[in-house]
Amino acid sequence: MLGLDFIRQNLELVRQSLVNRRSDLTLDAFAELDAARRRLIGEVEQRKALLNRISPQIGALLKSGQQSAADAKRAEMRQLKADIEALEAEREGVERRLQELVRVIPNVPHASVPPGDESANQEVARWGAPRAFDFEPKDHVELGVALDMLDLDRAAKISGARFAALKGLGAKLERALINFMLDLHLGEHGYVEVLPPFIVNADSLFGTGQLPKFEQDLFKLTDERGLYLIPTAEVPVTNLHRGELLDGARLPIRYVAYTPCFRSEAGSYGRDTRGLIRQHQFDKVELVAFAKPEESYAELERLTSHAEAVLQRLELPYRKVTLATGDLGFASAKTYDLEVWLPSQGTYREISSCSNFEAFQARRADIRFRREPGAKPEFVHTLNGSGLAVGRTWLALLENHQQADGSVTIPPSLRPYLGGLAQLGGGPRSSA
RNA sequence: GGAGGGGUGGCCGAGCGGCUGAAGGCGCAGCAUUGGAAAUGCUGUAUACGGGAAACUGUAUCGAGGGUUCGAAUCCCUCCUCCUCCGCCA
Repeated sequence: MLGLDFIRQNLELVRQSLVNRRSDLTLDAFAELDAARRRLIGEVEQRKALLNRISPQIGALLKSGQQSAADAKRAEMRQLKADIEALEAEREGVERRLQELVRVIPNVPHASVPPGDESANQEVARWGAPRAFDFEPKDHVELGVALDMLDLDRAAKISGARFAALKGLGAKLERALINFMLDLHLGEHGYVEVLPPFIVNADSLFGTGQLPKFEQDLFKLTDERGLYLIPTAEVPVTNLHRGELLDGARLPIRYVAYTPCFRSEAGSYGRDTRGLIRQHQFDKVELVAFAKPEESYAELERLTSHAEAVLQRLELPYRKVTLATGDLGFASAKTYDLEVWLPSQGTYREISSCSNFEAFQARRADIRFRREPGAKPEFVHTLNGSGLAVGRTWLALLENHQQADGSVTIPPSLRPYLGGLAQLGGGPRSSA
């Protein structure tokens, strides 16, 4: 959410940012609503000030026994209160319309973000080279099923489309990846581990920006408490500090959290229907940071490099892309996507998304910090990034490290998490 | 599920119809004291939204919302949440 002051003072900038984002929102109503709001606030408060002045006079009159004078004042009060009520109703109407407008205005992209739609996304780095296969590489479904690691048919039976069951070494590989990622971010990157609730309330989803605009993407529980399954750990972890005033000396605060993520994937019918690419439930290790405004872009680079470190140690070729204005998420000011090479698709696919939200989420969730004792509270900048999406890492690993015989080589850094195992399938083990 | 007790400022904690934006303490900041520090003393120290160039000023806020009243942190109602005990249970 943007501040009313900010929008008022930067109306053209915000308007331009909506154009750049390919948004069809208009700000035509803003100036009028904003002015009306401020006028009504003034009028209401003027009358309330009068009320506050008269009230103690009545007490004094009653004490000194001047009943009729007190009654006259009471009548005056009644009239004032009626006026206030009418003005207040008007103000509430205006404020509601203003809120409805402001709450759906997306964040203003950072100046370094290229304008344009998806096709304007900018590749900024490439690591590793797609492997040249001397055989026809299989996709992860074929590999996973053959290795008895993946069962999509039975998952469909028990839950429906877009669900998967991992089995045997498939399940163990998922667990190994989670632990590998967590340990890396904890031990070498200095994050604090959090295991948050997987179910959250509407206020939390509003805080990070999923509500009110994107409710259709969420799984909502039906038990009348208004709870939702988390679509990402970003929601519970960022909201950990909702409504809090943080000590500036403790910033930056860095959390890493493993959670499953639940997404309805409404509107993605027909896309990525095969395999593990797009699921209703998937595991993710998420990095979340709270930083001072002047440090947040350095933090974004840092956080992104932490996600990259996972890909590098798993020897997975990837590229880093700056999302263009039109492809940017609602709450983000700048986002790097990390895209891993998938041999079966002959293309790079998103495996991590690292964003700086600046004060957009902090304003919605009321997360502030005090720079030093006595200083005025300021909104923090919030950031997060996948480090990484575990399901997609699982499938990228199978596809990139597959051998001609259908076995899969495990990169050395992951072997300790699989009891030293260097290879999935193949060799004497599978021929037995 | 049953019974009871709480939610007040950065933190702890008093207040239980007007004199309370709120005692006291802690923390923090400034000053004094000191060779320096500790200790001590004095002073200051909430947020949001309006108005104002500024000094300053108005309004609101004691978990949230509603009600009673001329007037509510204080009384009433609803909800949220935390704690204790009993029951059930991974």
